[in-house]
Amino acid sequence: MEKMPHESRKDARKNLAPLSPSPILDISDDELVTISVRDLNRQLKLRGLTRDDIVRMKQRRRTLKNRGYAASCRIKRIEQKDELETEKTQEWRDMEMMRDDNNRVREEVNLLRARYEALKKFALAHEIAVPHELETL
Amino acid sequence: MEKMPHESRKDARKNLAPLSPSPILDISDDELVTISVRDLNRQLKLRGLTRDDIVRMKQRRRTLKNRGYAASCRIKRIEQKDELETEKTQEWRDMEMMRDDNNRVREEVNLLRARYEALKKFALAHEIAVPHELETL
DNA sequence: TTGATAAGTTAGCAT
DNA sequence: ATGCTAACTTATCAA
Repeated sequence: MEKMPHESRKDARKNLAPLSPSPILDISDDELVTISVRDLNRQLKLRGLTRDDIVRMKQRRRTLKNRGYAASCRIKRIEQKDELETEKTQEWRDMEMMRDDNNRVREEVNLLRARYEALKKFALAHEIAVPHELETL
Repeated sequence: MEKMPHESRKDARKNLAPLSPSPILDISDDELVTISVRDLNRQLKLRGLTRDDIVRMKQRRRTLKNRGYAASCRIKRIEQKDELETEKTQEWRDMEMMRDDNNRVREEVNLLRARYEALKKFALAHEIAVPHELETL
């Protein structure tokens, strides 16, 4: 059966332990991942934070960044797949068109042949000598 | 630059903590994931294992299974991608062939037209009346 | 440090 | 219980 896309795990995270056991800085994930390294360091220094806490904070930032990268990576992948499928469909359409075109031209050839034959028959019936190089099609 | 495939993480796992803090049963991951549920339960019962240990063991088994599923899933994905690309290439080849074919038939039409014109010119030169329905191509 | 990606983990759906 | 897949985490590589 068809499966609906999961609800974003980010939203379903309530059950999971927070990334950092205790959010030392009252900074949201969104902020933490957005803030510049310089500003982050300033904030870190401003409050008195353990070296461990700083490391943890840096790591949390890195992880959040990675979460974003992973998302882009996934999106890119499915986009590329869609692209491939679209191209395939388009090529199939082009092929159809060319096939039709081809058939039309073939029809034309047949018509021409028939006319030519009729003309030769006419010549024969009226005992008209047709130049050799015009006899065969 | 082109990236080489990672060394299997399974082999690079030395640094990571083992899946289970203490391997209660002396059973390798390979065995644990292979053994039947029935046999596993028997082994679990045979030795005196805490309920917690049993749960942990079951969970380890599930995780190992999942690792395999994830691998299959990835492989399937790249196979499907390869398939799409192959099909695209093939369709491109078919298209080329059809294009050539088409051009050949067009050539033929042109040749036929030329002959027909020559024939009509011949008729005109010799003052031969051609039936109306054979005049136009 | 940042970004990307392969492999592993987890949640959740379906069988 | 099993298998699959999306989202997430981690390890690694490149820039």
